[in-house]
Amino acid sequence: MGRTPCCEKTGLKRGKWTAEEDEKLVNYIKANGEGSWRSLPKNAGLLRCGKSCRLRWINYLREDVKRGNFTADEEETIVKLHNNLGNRWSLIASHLPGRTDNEIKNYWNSHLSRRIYSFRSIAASESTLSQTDIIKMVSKIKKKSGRVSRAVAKKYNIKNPENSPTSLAHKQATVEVGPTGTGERKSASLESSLSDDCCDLLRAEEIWPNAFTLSPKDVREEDTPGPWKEVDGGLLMNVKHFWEEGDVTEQCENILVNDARDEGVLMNTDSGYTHEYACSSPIISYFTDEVVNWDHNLWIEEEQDILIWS
DNA sequence: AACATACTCAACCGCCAGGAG
DNA sequence: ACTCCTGGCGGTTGAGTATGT
Repeated sequence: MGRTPCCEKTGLKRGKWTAEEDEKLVNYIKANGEGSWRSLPKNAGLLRCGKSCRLRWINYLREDVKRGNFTADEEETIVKLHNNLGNRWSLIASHLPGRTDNEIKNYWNSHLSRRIYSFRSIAASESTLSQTDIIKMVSKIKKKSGRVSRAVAKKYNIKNPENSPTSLAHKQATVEVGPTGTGERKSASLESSLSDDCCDLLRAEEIWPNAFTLSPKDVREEDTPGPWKEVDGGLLMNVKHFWEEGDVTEQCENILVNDARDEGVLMNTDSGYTHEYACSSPIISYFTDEVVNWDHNLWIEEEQDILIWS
């Protein structure tokens, strides 16, 4: 049966607002003020749901609504606030005069999340980046031009509710990695806001010098099945697939795919390295010089961006 | 040029908290 | 204390547009 709709929908108009409807709504509110949204449509002569009227007024018709592109300062504010507040759009909007929660949410989902999706913090133990540095880097990352395959995403069934873009949007993961014979340790933290084309985020040369692109031919050899290959004593991995295939942990001994419920786990791998990691999202990274078994059914379908650690 | 696919964003949906009765 | 109503919020959808092949 479902819940009762917010208002009687029969005979009500839906979809785009016309200029005439806008005018009616504006005139009515100017004369009578905001509020009483349920009765407003009838009184204003609109065949709209009260909620629809409210949304139209708040997001587009109010005089103080700021239109146009977001400035660099506004972007920076959104990134900062989102880092602290998560998807609390109305709260974020309250810090940006003239911007609505809906507008910020849209902007985040279509612009910023892809960039943030890149490494938020990448630091060797000697040179940790500050939060400010990260935010600056994120704002410099250009959106990848061109199409990215949504078909691939569908093929690998990433529509798992737990991995949905929105559910991951505010999560962050940190990975500390055992050395590959050098004694060096590295740590990184990722904020994910997984979109269909999550490989975008790894176009991260700007912030991570070892990031580069792996083409399908690099991984289609018989002895290196799956979306990874050995490189310089390290292992190149396809983070895209890694994220999408949240269950690969069970198939790959030396690969750590974290899960929110495993926060703070200390893992010993067969290669003798200890991988200490703490995540709050299903992630991500692994580092080993061991070639591991991979699901042979996972192939890179197109050129993708890869992050390498060695 | 045509088609396929991704992107954008306005609008809608369902849930929830709080106030009124 | 309870129910109902309303406003507000975050998540999602889908039409229109842009772009790659």
